[in-house]
Amino acid sequence: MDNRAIAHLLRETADLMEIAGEDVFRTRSYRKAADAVEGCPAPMASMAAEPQRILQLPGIGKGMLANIQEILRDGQLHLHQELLRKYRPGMLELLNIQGLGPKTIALIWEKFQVASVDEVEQLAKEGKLRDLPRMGAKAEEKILRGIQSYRSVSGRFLRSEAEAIAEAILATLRPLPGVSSALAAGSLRRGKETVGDIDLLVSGPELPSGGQHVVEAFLRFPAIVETLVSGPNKVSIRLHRGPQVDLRLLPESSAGAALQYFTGSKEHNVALRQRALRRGMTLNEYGLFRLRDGAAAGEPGELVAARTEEEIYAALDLTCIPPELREDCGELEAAATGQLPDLIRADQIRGDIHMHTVETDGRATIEEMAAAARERGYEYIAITDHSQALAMANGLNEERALAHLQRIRAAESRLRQQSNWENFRIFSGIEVDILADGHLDLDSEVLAQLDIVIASVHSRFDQEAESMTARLLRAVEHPCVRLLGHPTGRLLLRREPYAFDVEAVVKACARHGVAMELNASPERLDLKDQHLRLCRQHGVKIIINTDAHHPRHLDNIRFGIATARRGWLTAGDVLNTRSAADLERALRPRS
DNA sequence: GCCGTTTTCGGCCCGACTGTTTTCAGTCG
Repeated sequence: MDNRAIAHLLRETADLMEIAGEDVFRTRSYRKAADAVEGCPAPMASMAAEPQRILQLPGIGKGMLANIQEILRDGQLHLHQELLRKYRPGMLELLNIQGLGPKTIALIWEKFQVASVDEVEQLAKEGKLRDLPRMGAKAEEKILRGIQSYRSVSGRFLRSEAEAIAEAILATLRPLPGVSSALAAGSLRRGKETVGDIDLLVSGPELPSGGQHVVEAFLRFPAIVETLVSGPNKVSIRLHRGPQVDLRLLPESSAGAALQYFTGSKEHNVALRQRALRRGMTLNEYGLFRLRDGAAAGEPGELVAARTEEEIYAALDLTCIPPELREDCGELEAAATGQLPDLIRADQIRGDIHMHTVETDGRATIEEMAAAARERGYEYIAITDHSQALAMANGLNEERALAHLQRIRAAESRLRQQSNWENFRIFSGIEVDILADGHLDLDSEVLAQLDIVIASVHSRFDQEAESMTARLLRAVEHPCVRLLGHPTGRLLLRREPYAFDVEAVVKACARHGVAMELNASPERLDLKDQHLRLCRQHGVKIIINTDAHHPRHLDNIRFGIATARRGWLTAGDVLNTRSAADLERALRPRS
């Protein structure tokens, strides 16, 4: 069992213990141990022979070591099994529902012996949940809303997870003999925030007929629970707690047509096929063909293009459309008239201005974050630790914020004395919390001393859209706020983003010269395509940040770039493609 | 259950917010 699976088992145990009303600190120790196991670069299985090495991990003592050893030996944990027998597996699913916590789930079980999403929904609809202590009609409604939004995302996977799976599989297929290209198509290639399944395409001169070894290598991938289809051209599998993965084997000669076809979207392909028909051609996954007069229906005509996507689009009088734009949202018209935007690229990003350090809930120091940014070719960063409202993150009050500001300045001047660091900038910043009434949780005089203030909402994303809008509108008016942080909260594959009047907030940002953050961390699906287009329309600038809590999180910038491209953004729309001096001018708090 | 001692138990990220209260429990970050 790998580290991720062990961590998952420990977390589920913690969840069940919480429902059982166990000591919160004991529960927490299971979660902390899960973090340690998952964060450990070496597999637990390889360390089993030297238990003292496992004991050196933070948060793992003798008791937890015994648990880990038991999991490695038996593939399960006795305590976990026991709790599952006492309660029900459905409870773990119920925890995913916004507004339902362990206490309520335990209460529902106690009173109704119910532990599944469907049954809880039924009880809520019948108005029976309000009989429970401290529950009323509003709480019932909230749970029903939570169930609805849970259903809307269940069965989908974060693109970061999908990407990791796809890359792991592709890495095993690429070196195989006879494989000239192996890549992911589908919504993953289009850069969607979530994907339902993974489409992989492998092509080579002798494929598909000579691809038995490729199919066999694919079927050896660990964690396959079911083979759905297994033919010479197509193999479909389902992964344990993971998506379905489709592999297609293609001849090199039609690889472009297949890539185009399987990249989609469906809407884009329909529009493209209509365009082909209007030009006397037909398009399918094998190529673009000319329709011949008098030919029988279905009889293939002369092949026009199939080898590359560029050739196919060109044959339809279109410039090649980037995958992120293929949603039938005007991209065909733009490609036909040469008006496709020059979409932003990762190499144009010059700095990341949202990150945390050990001063609050980050894992690295100011200097370590700076070094990681420089390694990635950045010219500047901003240190933006949390403010006091985020108490669980050890957020800064005014006094600590000012002391931290001095440390940031000192770190910058120290680093700049080194060679090759002369021009590196470390902006002093903060991620300040927007309270329910729209006020910020730190004094303006302190905020005015910082280079960059990111104003974010951190609580209550089940709030009514109306009150959330009011909250954001109020914050945008604050003279120190020049950057609105992730206003749509986290999705984590089970939570709806914040609901608010996007257009009203975008317009207010335009009025007050406030930029909006596109948070690139994979579980934050902030500014969706249409939000970004509203920003472009109203001239609201975007900043793509990773919200890094660890140096490696800086690499998440690619997810933000993909989302930005889906929103038709160019370098001109994104402020952190500019020099440090320009960025500073654009974001310095107004006094 | 872990940790760090003040060596054998007490502390462990805690405040904002809501809905239900008649003073607070539950959820969330």
